[in-house]
Amino acid sequence: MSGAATRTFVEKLGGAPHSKESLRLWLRLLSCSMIIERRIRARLEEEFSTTLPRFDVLAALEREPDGLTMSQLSAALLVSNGNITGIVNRLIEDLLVVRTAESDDRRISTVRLTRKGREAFQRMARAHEQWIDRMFSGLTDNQISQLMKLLAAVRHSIEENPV
Amino acid sequence: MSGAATRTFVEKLGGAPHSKESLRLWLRLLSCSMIIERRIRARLEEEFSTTLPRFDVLAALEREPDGLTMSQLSAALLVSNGNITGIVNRLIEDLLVVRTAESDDRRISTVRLTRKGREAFQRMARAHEQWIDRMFSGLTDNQISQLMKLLAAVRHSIEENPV
DNA sequence: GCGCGATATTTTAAGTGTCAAGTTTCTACC
DNA sequence: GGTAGAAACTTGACACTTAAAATATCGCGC
Repeated sequence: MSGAATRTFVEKLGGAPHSKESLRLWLRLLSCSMIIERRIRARLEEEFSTTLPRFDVLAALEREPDGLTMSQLSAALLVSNGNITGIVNRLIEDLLVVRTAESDDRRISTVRLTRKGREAFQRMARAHEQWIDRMFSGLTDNQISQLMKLLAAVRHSIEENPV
Repeated sequence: MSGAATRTFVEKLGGAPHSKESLRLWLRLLSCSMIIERRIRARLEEEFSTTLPRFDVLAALEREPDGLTMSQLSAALLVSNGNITGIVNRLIEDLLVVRTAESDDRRISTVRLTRKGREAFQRMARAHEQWIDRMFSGLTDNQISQLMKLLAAVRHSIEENPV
């Protein structure tokens, strides 16, 4: 099958109106978010000697004074249960969170921020917000709101067209 | 791949002019690319029993009939040198690539696709393109080209404002 | 020829991520 | 009240990722 024939075949199969453009868009989207994420990870490491998953766990706990169970944490971060176990264990070693068994259901353990954890998180969150603001500072308000709309359309398209 | 939970603290930060908007934009960008990436990873696993990093290595090699060195590979994929070593080792076990020392500089090893690797990659690449096209099929051509422009502006802003 | 810094790569240690299997505890039904 | 199955969580095996240390080789100056 020649290249041209293959392309024709593929386009008929997928009903693909703008195939190559989609791929280019995806690569550009991925590249942007990877660059930003890398910067955030690097700054978290440099300034706070911590990692993005740790930061995310602290963020989830910060708005729940009564704590979260392991399962609630894994649901909030969209990661597996076993993954949360490891991250929380390391946060406990650093005295940033505590895990207590205070429910009458003894299978459940509740994780909550310590005072040290809350203070550390607040410092990180302030810095985090400034990094992001700085990275997007080259955009106009109009560009930002257009992007918000278009990305909402992207998410809608993804959800309407499950692969 | 942590991200969805970064959203948790966005509401309570006051500060720079369009600061909250930047954060929201970042979370939306991250959320879109994470959803797409997860789908691609899941499909690669289901249909081809492979992973995204493996696919990326094969893609990089497919464009270079003469092969790439380990350093060229790590530069192409923007990952560390040691990372490439492990991925290539597993691809070699699966007979999808070969590593030969054919330069007069004996430090350098050249990695290239085998016939099996090339054929496997071409099947995957066709499927990959269809998945992406399907996911973006809810967008108009105009929305796609606007997004391309705006994401180019994002990348420009990031590069002009190093954190 | 010798030595020394630079370059290419691998190895190592630690963290993150998945899934599957195992453990403990609870619940519901007989 | 005993037991089967569900639920919460941990553990284990494997893959990916990084930074840093280790290894091997090269090239250059003397």
